[in-house]
Amino acid sequence: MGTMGDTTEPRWLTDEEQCVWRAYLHATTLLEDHLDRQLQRDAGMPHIYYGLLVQLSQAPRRRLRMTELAKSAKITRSRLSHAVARLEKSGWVRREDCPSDKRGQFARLTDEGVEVLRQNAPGHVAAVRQAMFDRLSPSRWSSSARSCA
Amino acid sequence: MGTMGDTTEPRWLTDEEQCVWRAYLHATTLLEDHLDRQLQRDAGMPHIYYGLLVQLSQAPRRRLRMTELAKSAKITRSRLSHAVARLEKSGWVRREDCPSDKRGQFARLTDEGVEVLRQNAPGHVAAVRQAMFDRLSPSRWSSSARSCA
DNA sequence: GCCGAATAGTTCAACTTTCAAGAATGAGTC
DNA sequence: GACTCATTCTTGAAAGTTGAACTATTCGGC
Repeated sequence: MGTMGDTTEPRWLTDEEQCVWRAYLHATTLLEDHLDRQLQRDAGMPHIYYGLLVQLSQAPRRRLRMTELAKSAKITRSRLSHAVARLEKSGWVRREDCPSDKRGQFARLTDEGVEVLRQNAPGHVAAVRQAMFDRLSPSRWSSSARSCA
Repeated sequence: MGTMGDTTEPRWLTDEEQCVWRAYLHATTLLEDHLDRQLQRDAGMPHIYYGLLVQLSQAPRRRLRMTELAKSAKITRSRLSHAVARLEKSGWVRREDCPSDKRGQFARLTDEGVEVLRQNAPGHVAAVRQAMFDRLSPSRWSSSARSCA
């Protein structure tokens, strides 16, 4: 019925599944909020913006095409446009034309951007560590790391 | 040094930890985006708003004090105020004065709110199942459910 | 070369979130 | 009861996000 076009009873979640699902939502929102506040307070930007700077810092010549950056950060190009505009205003990123494709733009991390990363990386790593890894014994997560090697 | 007041080298993440951390961020953002889009498309509201309706639907008399709702949804009261205003405009929630505390307000799920939940619950459960539980063997998550019983 | 379709990126308007400030009520103390 | 302080909730402005529309450029076929 309804928009599902299906009169059969859906497979509801078991109590245990519901509980796991809620716990998951709680944990992830608390963690994301925590990191967002930490970075907003210390570095003056939200977590996702910080992630963009990190990506750029690890790219060759500290720059990436907009679409590449959007893909690796898992955000839309639109959102990235706004984000880069804001980061540019803060002086941490600069846009550069792409010579080989006149539609294209690079986002390049500026020296100020490097500096803001340098200053905030320790605090951020500490926050991640404290919130995540210090609470988990290696056996709790190392199995997830198989595909990392 | 700087704001950390510490000249010692911070404990950086190992390569494996970095990789796990990135995988975690990727997975959680993709999942959240997926569910947000599913609900925005089918139900006309973001995931968090849907969660508010669910909470209300399970509360006695389908209503909760604003602060209670904010706490259980892990959001600020301010954010909840705006959210409830929007849900009220959509007709799914109504505000009611609290007789015993004139500062207080209840958010109550309307019949239309019940209906929108009824229509969208199957699709949402299916999305959660498909994105989460169908991809995990029970042993991958059941250990997290110990505190759920 | 030219045309239509695809791609890169931006922009606009509507919406959501955040933070700080504010209005109203309650609760404890004298 | 008056004072102070805490609590409840709302508001307003600034910041961030979204999805669709838009511009400019490139690509593929002819």
